[in-house]
Amino acid sequence: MLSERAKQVLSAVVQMYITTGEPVGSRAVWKQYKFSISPATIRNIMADLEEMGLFYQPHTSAGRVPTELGWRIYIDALLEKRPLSQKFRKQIRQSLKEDKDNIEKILKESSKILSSYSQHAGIVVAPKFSTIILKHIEFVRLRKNSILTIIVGNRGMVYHRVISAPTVISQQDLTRFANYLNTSFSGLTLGEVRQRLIEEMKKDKARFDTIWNKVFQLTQRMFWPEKEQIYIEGTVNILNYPEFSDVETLKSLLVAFEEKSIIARLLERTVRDAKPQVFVGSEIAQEELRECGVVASPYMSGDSVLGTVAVIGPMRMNYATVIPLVEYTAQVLSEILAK
Amino acid sequence: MLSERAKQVLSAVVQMYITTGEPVGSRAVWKQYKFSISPATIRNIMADLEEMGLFYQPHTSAGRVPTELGWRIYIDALLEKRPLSQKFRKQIRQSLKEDKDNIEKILKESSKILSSYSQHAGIVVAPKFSTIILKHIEFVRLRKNSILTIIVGNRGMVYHRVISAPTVISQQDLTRFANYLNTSFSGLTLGEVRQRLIEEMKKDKARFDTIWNKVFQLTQRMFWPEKEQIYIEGTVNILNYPEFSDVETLKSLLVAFEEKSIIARLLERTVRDAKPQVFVGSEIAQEELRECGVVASPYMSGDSVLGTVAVIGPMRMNYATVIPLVEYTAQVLSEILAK
DNA sequence: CTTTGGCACTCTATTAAAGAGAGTGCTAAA
DNA sequence: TTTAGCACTCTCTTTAATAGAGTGCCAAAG
Repeated sequence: MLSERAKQVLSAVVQMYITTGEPVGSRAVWKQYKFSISPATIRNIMADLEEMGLFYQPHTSAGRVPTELGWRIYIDALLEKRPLSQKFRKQIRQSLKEDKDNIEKILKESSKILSSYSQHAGIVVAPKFSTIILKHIEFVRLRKNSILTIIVGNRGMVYHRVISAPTVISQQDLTRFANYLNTSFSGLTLGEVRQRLIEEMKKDKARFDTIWNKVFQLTQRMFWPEKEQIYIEGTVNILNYPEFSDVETLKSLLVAFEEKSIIARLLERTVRDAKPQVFVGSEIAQEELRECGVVASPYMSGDSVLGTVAVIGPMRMNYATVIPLVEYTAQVLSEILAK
Repeated sequence: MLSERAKQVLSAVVQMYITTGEPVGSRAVWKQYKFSISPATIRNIMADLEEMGLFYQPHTSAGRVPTELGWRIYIDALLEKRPLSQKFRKQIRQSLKEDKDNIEKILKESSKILSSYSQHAGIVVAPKFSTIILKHIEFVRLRKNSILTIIVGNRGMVYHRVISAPTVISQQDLTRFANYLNTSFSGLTLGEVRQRLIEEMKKDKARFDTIWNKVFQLTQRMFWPEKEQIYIEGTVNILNYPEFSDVETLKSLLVAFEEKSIIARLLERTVRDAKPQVFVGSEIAQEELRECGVVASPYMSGDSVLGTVAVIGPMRMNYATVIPLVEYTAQVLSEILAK
């Protein structure tokens, strides 16, 4: 367990390191925080903390830099969150409520907000396909055996997919089938619809004539979960931090932003655990993001997780302000998207 | 007019500069190209070319680097295009024909091809909204006064938009109206549809009852041109070129990639001029891309331009291979998307 | 027993000087 | 007109010297 003074020193070093990005010396801490103990004493404490693995010294005569463990303990035990100002809250709420019924705009706007307020990259994972509530279904026959399927979810979420049917199906049959689906399944989640369809097919195969059977086949692929849609904004911000001036580090980070599935996998955990989380360094399974810090929070509708909002930046991130930002954004999003 | 030898020297310097990225000296040219003239003579020619503004010398005792004018003349007059190998052609054609009916996949795949074959950023501008041919229209009422409009174009292009109606319109009325639009306007381009609708409204306002009038209002916003959809892949590639190791240059380039409208404006010109083009340096109006070279080519359906494919990279780009790549991609795309 | 001032020590970052190397421009000869 | 030769220029790298920041430890003070 850390002594009260050790906590203060850890906290001070972390905070100074956040602003400067440079190793922090005992004298600097002493000056900045007007501690009642002398630099020499601070030095002793720092040496203790280094021995415990919370600090790291780039070289013998340099100041201290927090290690990953140091960050972790700071975040878990010492961090004093600084709530967003009333003004910012209002701004965020307003800009998100503007297009209440256009979920895509809302999500994109959210990621912009996250990036501009945090000065890091802002990320929003759209609600998972299977949790979307079915509002409407439509088939459009493009040519002989390719069919465009459109699923409309609540709040204007739209998925479309081109499916090549094994045999020719007339537009008339498609329309009839769409009507059936619309009347039977509207209001269910897409996951439930998928489940129901499979059951229906199993229940009595014989009941269906050949055309309906074919059409049912289609729905299998139609309701196959999409890969996650992810909105990323403010990727350029990371160029402002010297920790990414190394080309290789930068490259792997940009790869992760271009190949969104990497981000998707990272944030899956937050969907599962259904609570706000902070990851730093090697806690991140994706090696492209090993140098980073991630603050993530799920947004919900009732008890079920819809998706995730997150901020990704250097490990040296102002968690005290970023965490409230992410949490607040998730909260507003939850409110707007509540059933 | 350049002498035959001057052309050879210009060509040699440009080509060597493309591979090395370093100023090119007379001795190096002499060695590499086994010229029948001595380094000293080459030096004289180089000095002439510098006087003409085609070369630039970073400092008195350095080799030569092509200036923007040098690039221009090389591209316009000296470049010998190196056609894609049969093998590559086949590969490209095959991977694009795979999803013939899913235009979005095709376009995304195209940009991936452009980037991976060129090792620069690959860009595809989707067909312009107003040139898309209407296949199907659909309205879905989300809540009281917000309506989701869906436009399906040929080849599975889908546009959707949430519009808030001034007054409540029933789903029934919307469906009736959709039917009317579908039967009257299918097969026209969206631009034409827009035009026709405006005419219809003008012709005899009185004829329409109030509801239809309201619904017609909707279509105005529904057919309002979308901002260009742009696919960009391989942005990470640019990090491999030392010319972008300067953070500021890199940042402005990444800004352009994140803010796609900048790219859109750049490539508008190619849509207008309807022919393949190469831009270098200050020929590019967008200051974010001033350090770059751009190879762009329109893809067509019959005589009308649909969109643009392009490669963006450093000015030092292997135009001899990139131009054929871009042109071939555009050609295949044109074939696939031909009516 | 803890704290603190003092001081030697270590390592980095900066500056200056020196030398190597690449490439040019000019001249004089072929 | 071409070319070999050579002096000259500029950069880049290496080396050395110095200043500065910060530590660790010791011995004295509280």
